[in-house]
Amino acid sequence: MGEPAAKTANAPAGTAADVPADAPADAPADAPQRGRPRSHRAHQAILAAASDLLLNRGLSAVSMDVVAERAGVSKATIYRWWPTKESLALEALFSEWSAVQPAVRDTGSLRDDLVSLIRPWARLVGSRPYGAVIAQLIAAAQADPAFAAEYRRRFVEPRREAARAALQRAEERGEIPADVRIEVALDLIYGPIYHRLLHGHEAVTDRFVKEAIDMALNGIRGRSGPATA
Amino acid sequence: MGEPAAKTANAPAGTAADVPADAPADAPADAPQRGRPRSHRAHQAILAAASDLLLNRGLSAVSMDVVAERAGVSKATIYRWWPTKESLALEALFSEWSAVQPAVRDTGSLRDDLVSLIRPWARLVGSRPYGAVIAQLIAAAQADPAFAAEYRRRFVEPRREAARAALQRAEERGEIPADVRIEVALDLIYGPIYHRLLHGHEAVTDRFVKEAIDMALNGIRGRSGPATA
Amino acid sequence: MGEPAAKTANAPAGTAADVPADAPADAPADAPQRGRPRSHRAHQAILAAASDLLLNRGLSAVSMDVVAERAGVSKATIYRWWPTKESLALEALFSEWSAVQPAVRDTGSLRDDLVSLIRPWARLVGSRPYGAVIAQLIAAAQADPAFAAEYRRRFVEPRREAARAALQRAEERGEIPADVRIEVALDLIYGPIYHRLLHGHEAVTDRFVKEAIDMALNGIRGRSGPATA
Amino acid sequence: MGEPAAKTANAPAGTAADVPADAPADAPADAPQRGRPRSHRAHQAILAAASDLLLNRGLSAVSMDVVAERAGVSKATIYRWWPTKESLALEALFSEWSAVQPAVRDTGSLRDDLVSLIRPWARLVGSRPYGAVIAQLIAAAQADPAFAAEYRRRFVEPRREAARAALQRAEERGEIPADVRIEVALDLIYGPIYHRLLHGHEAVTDRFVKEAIDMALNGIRGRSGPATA
DNA sequence: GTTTAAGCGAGACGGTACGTCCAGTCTTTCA
DNA sequence: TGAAAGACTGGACGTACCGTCTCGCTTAAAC
Repeated sequence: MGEPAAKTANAPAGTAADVPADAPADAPADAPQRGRPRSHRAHQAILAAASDLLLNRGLSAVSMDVVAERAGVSKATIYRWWPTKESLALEALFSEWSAVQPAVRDTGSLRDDLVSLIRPWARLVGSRPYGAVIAQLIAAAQADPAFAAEYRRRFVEPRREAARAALQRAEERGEIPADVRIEVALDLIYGPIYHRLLHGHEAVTDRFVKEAIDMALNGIRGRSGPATA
Repeated sequence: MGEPAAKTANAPAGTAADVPADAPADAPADAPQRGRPRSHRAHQAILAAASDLLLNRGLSAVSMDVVAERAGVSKATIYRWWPTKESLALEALFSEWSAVQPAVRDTGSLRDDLVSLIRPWARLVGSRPYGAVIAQLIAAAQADPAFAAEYRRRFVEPRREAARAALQRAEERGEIPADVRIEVALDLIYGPIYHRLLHGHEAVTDRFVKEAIDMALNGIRGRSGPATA
Repeated sequence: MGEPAAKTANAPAGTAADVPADAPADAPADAPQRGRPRSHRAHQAILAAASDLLLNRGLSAVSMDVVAERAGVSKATIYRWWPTKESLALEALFSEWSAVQPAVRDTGSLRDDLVSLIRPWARLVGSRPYGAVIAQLIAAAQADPAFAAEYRRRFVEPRREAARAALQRAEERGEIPADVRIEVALDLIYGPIYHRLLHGHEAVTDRFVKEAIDMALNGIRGRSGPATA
Repeated sequence: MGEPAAKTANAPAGTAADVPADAPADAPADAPQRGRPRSHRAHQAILAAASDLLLNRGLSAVSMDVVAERAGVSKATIYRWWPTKESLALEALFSEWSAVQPAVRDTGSLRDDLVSLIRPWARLVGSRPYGAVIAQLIAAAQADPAFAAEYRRRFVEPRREAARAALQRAEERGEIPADVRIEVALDLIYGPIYHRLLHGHEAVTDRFVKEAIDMALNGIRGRSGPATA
């Protein structure tokens, strides 16, 4: 999160994820810092240009040439820090969303926990053009497992983890049966929203979000299990 | 319908692809059939080449140049019948799947109806590489409303309609409440499967399909959910 | 001239250039004339469309597709009568010029003969866009000897022949030496005008035409021959 | 001039094609020379391929695709330096002719000056396939004024200028009248040769060149022509 | 009056080239 | 050593013609 760790170890200053193994042993968190330092300005300009293109004209408009030109940067500089335009777009979108973190509240009610978690996100994501951008990232992920993992790690898992925690608390409270398969439950919660988001057959309204969560919760709470074999 | 067939609609909605001209006897002698007739050989070769590329190397490999070369056909011929490579891929995939039509059986049990409808499809679609292909088509749909509509018309609506019919029968039988919001229920049924299919965070196993359908049905049968917001 | 004889023998009526060898021996100039007769309307429409394109947008705009569409005619019909678009353009231009035949007058003065022959033509040809069209036809002729011969036969030789006759009359009158090389003299007369026409370095004005003819005549009349070896 | 060299002007007017960068010592260090330097190898390969195609198969065979393939170069590289295939062909032909510069000698006799200037060129140009190539360039020039200017600047003006100088010397010597219209005289000298070259009605032989020059000089020396219109 | 044969409109088709755009890589100079 | 500049390969894009072809319809002379 701090430094999003694109490509290899591009975070020489602070919270080094991959401190070079041959560091001076006692120089604690201070990379030796040789050569010209990375341009913070260039970095920001690239992300800004990519964000702009991504949100206004879609992933396919995020071409390295155009980003470089808009950011006043050379293509080589982009390639130095991001291996593909998809990973650049990923980070651009991520930084765009940094405000809307999955804020989990423990309200004591599973339903309220989920609504407070999911509704803000559904509103954000349901407002064009995020649905389109996400679909394009998902498509890009199909051909690149590493990118797929990165996408899930940043965009899917955090929210899924928050909902998972809420479900576990509900289980401990006895609000849902102890034998509920939580991963399936999570898919039952998020699946319908993503479905509308990506397929666009209907709009992702607040009402839909509420109804889908309620219906899913009904299913999760169980009551009877499969009526027939 | 007879044979105007330029660009779109060169394969009908969901039923037989090429009604033999000698069919209903009283059909009004429809098209006078002018000009050189369309080459069936070329048509098939194009779809075969596109299918092959699509399934083995993904949508991005379906390039007009390569399809043309493999099909022994000129690019102009492809463009005459398909406006974009996406629409070509769509039809190629559709013809690939023509065997697996959404066969709906009326078993008298909603759960059995749904399982018999969804499991074969989930097996097909969960077997690589269909998930990837579908994700790519969905991505392409984001930037092209017409294409999105066509995709939904051919791939989403037929199965949704089949499930909708099953739900309506169940409602008439009193198996589910009369006030169930059917479109939401449909998203609860299909959403989780598409979610795994597209995000790939977990595999779409038979067991998952069964569990997700059961859980969704529980939610749809409802009764205990929070009566008020 | 009567029937311009494009392609093979499309002039069944009159002055048949290629009477079929198996003709009835005594049926003199009357082809048997079987099948549907040639459409005069189509013929005219094709030439009109070709002329229009040729004069307004140049030879490169005379494409078979566009001519066919404009003339409301099928491409096959054009190809039936003209082997290439160049030959079509040639005939279109020729019919466009049919009014301005090389009218030769015998004024008794070589200079007056030539001026009366050449000035009207120079005016016509110097008015855009004929220069461009002629240049394009000449270029097309470079790669196709048959077309080159046809071009010369229709556009160059008639005027050259008229001037040749004037020179011969002048020679008989003693106005120019008997040993003048007439073919060279013709090039001296026409060459400068074509030069300006095709290269466009200067305009083909009336004054230029007069001066060039005068200077050429001076050279032709001779007086002294090469001053030195 | 130094090396801005985009599109046009990537070969100088009429003199040395690539002045070595270390030339005049006091040249103001002109271009800072940023970025990857242009590939000399690619440049030469492109011109060589274009020349080959041009001379052996004509201008229409100089297609960007084929030149790129033969030169082992990408099309984009060609388009970076030449806007059209015509301009490429122009420069290819020019470089092909770089040896045969218009060498003017001051022999003291106008006729000898002209013969020494024109005969080598007429021999070169009269040897196939240069006539065809020149005709095709002239045709291309009709639709593109910029190209026409470039063509004249490189191929026509230098020789015209050389002849103009010879005429002026002759005028100063009193060998031709002071009131001769030099531009017309130049057309009288070059016109006949171009005429045969482009129309191909007769061959451009040494004898023809001599006779045409003699006849033209007679006309230029003048004196006896009709004093009044 | 029925052949027979050509003319014709329509339009599909295989090819070829166009000019543009983008992904990635590489080579240079400057900071 | 990072960054800017920008040349370069490779490949796909979508369009436009060319010249050929396969149809079915029309028109008239020949039988």
